[in-house]
Amino acid sequence: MSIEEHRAKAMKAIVSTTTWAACWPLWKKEILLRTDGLTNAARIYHLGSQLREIFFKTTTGARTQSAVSGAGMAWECLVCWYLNLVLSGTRGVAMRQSRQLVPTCLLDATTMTYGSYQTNTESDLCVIVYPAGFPYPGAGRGYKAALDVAVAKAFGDIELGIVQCKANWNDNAQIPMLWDMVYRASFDKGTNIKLGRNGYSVKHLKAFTYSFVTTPTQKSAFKSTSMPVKRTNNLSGGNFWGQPTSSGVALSVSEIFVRNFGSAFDSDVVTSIEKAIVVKNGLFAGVGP
DNA sequence: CAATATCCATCGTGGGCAGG
DNA sequence: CCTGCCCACGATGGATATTG
Repeated sequence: MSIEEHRAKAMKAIVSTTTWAACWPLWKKEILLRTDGLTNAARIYHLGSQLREIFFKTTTGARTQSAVSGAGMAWECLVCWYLNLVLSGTRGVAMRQSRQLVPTCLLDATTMTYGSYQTNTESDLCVIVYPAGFPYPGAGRGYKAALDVAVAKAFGDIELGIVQCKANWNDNAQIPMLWDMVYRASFDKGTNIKLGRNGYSVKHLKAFTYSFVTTPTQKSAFKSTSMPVKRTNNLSGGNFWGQPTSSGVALSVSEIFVRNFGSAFDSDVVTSIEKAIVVKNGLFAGVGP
């Protein structure tokens, strides 16, 4: 039917979590305030530079286990929401990784086989950009199976971006750095390390990027020479944060669209958002407040 | 000695899956 | 279909190690 239905399903999965329910009322207030009630395309686009401020509205100050655990989830949800907001009406859709949402062959492509153990960079966001004219299956019973078939058929024309979200930016930046290396590496035929499974590998996609999006939660200033920065600066998809671009350190999340997902757009990004607003018509389905 | 990098313990959360 | 169990994931900040 349309990619907007895939987007609606992806957003429903996020909106129905308890973490989202706890955060959204405060976020919503901030977001509406900063975008003239989600009617100003330029201001919607620039939300990317303000995600950190918005995110901090929900910090409780208490350091309970619940808060610690929930922060990562909350950041991921907020980033996914913003990506889908800006991607509304385009051929790109963002989602958390799950078997219900991500086409099977794309999960296969990102899965590593390490000896007899299969793993991937699960529980992060991924952005799929479908080619123009993609035969998106109708919603309803069996839609996922039909989508799997259609994506498998168009595999070489699909673009995939994995977006590693982390609320803080410290030594754990090793994780995106290493996964990026893994996805870019070639392994000798004799080894027991294999990239992809069931015949699908990210190398066969039209494009594949691995990017990092952090808040960050630390209050200290970041320098271009610090270790976490150096670890993520050269990811295939670049590194981003929820505040304005700082040269040599990180780009604003707003830049991720042109940097990694430009082919999803038929026009410049702000014009695309404008169209999504004007047409309304469910383009913000599941994304709007 | 100062600055930077790394290590560490901790447990709520939600997806996956088995069993009713 | 629904319920409940299992378990990987992720942030924090002080302690410890390294660098210069």
